[in-house]
Amino acid sequence: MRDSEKPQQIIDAAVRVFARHGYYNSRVSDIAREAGVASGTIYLYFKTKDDILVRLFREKMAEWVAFLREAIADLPDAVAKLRRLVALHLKMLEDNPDLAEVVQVELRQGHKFFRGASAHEITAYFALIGAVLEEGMAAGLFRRDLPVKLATKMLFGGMDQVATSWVLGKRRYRLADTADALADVVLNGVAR
Amino acid sequence: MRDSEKPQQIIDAAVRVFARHGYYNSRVSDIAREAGVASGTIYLYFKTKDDILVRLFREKMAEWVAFLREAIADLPDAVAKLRRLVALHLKMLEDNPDLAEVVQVELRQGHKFFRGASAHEITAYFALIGAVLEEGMAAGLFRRDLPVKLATKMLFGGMDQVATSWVLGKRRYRLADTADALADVVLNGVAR
Amino acid sequence: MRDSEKPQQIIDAAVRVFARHGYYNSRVSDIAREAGVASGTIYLYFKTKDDILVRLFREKMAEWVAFLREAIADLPDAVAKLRRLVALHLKMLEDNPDLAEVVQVELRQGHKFFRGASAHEITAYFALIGAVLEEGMAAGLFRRDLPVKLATKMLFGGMDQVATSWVLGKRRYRLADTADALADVVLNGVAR
Amino acid sequence: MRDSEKPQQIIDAAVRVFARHGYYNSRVSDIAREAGVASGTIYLYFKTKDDILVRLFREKMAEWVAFLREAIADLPDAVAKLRRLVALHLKMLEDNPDLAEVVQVELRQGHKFFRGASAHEITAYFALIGAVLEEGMAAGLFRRDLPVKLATKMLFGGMDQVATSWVLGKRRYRLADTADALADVVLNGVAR
DNA sequence: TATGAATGAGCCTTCATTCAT
DNA sequence: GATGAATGAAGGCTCATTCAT
Repeated sequence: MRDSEKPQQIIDAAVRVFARHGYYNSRVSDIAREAGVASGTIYLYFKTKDDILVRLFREKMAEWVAFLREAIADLPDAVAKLRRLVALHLKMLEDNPDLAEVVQVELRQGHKFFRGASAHEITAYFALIGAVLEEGMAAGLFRRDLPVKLATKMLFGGMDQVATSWVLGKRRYRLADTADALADVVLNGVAR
Repeated sequence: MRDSEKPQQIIDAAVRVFARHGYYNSRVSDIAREAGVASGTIYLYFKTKDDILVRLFREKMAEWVAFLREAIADLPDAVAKLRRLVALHLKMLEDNPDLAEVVQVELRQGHKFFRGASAHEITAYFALIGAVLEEGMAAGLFRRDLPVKLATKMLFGGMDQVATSWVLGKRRYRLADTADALADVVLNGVAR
Repeated sequence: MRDSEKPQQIIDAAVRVFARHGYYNSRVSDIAREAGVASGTIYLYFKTKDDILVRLFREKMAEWVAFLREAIADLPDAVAKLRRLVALHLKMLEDNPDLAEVVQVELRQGHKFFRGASAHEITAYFALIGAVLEEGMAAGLFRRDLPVKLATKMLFGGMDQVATSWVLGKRRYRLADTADALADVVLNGVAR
Repeated sequence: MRDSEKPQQIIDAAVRVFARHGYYNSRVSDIAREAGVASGTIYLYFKTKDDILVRLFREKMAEWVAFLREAIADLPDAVAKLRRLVALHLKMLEDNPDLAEVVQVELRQGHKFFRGASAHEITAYFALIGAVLEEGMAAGLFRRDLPVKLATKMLFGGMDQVATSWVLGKRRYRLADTADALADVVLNGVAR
């Protein structure tokens, strides 16, 4: 087994454990057992229990932004990109239920999410969304006077709340099915 | 001092303490000291430390929804109501910095916020927003095919993320100043 | 039970526990059990486990120096004082076997004894010994050229080593019985 | 490099590491790094961490007693031997600051020093001192009624305390310069 | 012989909660 | 009701030691 697989193993185990019991109700030894290592081994790769959560998020988020950037790069225009971004965001969460639980629910406590060490990855996602909006403005597809930063936060916040509600509501429907309607509201607003 | 003031005193102290140190870094004895009571006294009015957070949120949220319902009741149409709702939501957070910190940052951990005991008050807020949207549809101001539940979550999520970014970004601008632009995006979307 | 008795209770329990198992092999919970309190209670009165050892030593040492100063104050001359000091030093250790074990054996690890927080009490004992030597010099009983500081350390070191050997040698004889011979060597040296 | 050099390497590294951080604050891996070996290697030559300390002391002490015996063998009489012994004891500690720190400060915890495995070497040193005293008695240089065992402990304890005070007092003077005065006090006592 | 990644026992300390006063 | 001293469960983390390579 290559060394580099251990941290990955531990992070993946942590996602499952946190999804099941929540961060505060999970013991480091639970993660160790799930990962098939001794609890001391975790401390060879992670500084603290918190560090597991932070690095879990940063890794998943960095992967996600990289994948997403690639996935929309070749699309013809900003509208298509925005629609695809929304669809993939929701699909990803739907396809990864443990990760969805962790990201939408467990990770939200103040100092561990938007604040602090994870800020960089969040910023990268916001930048990706913002770039799509600006491309659309430049191409004349979006309003010339669009407040990009504000709209970025709104789009992210909208998707995020829809995802959170779906997770908390016990996933009673297909999340990805709401993607088109969501994109419509973003594009055209609620007004007639 | 009437007895009934004690719980209020404690909740208000908790808001200040949680805003300063975060929920998990605040001790019950900190809240007691801030409230000017002994820590045992807190347990005469609250079942557990968690209960303080839950009741803090429920109380503030219930007050808020009641106030908001009143505040938009007399407005002539759904567009005006929606604009006012957005403006008041942001103004309220701007005017209550400690509460904003607690609600936007500390309160977000899964099981204590949308889930569980607070769900009722959240639902009431969503219902209020949903009612405005439906009124707008009925009046022909909003799209006939508007997916109300989805749009409700999106509107809430959008405001919420804007507020959270503002709190985390150290409140570098006037939050209420973004209300009109935010409402515009909700009403008209990003597309031209 | 008066508050002020708790720390005393804990210190006395700690002397017994440390004497039995040694400092590093004693758990805080052992001390708590021996003292008849919960382990958390210890932390109401002591900052850390180390703090127990430090305050134990400082308290015993301060008591000891105060008692000794009193006990020799009225003696007619420095020789009598020196003899009494030696006799009491050895008798005290003989009469307090647990304390002797702790002071002569457990307490000696570097940073916890002569160094750091206990230095003040040690210094006071050295000052008391030094004062006797100076009184003897002034009275013409001791050598005019006596290097007081050096002789102080030698006298203390001599008594200390005799006591330590006795403790480690399982107390096979009466320690106090060596007092006179010890004082003779100090007073007259080994040479004829 | 011959194999037999490894244990020596490790002991010498341990002296430096213990002198810097103390025994309990030094990790086996620290010693390994200082010695330039892997930590597992240490266990090829030493049974436990404690064993390093014990063998360090036994080795240094055995070397020391052998050297000292030789160094005083040819001196004409017991007084000269005693003076030389004191002078060399102090000089050796002054010349080996790391060793002095370890022996005078770190090594003193009960079960690892006078007690247990090191007792044999301590006994040998005491025997050497005792032999000098007896030689002096036989030659009529020392008191006929000298309690040899007691005086041995006192001499050792006196030198030891002088050395310890010097180490703890940050070595503010030349330790070896006190040798003559120390020997004078031992030989002639403090009395006129 | 040498390595160093992996192990897992061990324990101090915190702090929510209780309850005698 | 109000107090605050006392409780004791709980778990993150360290590091001496092992062992597969």
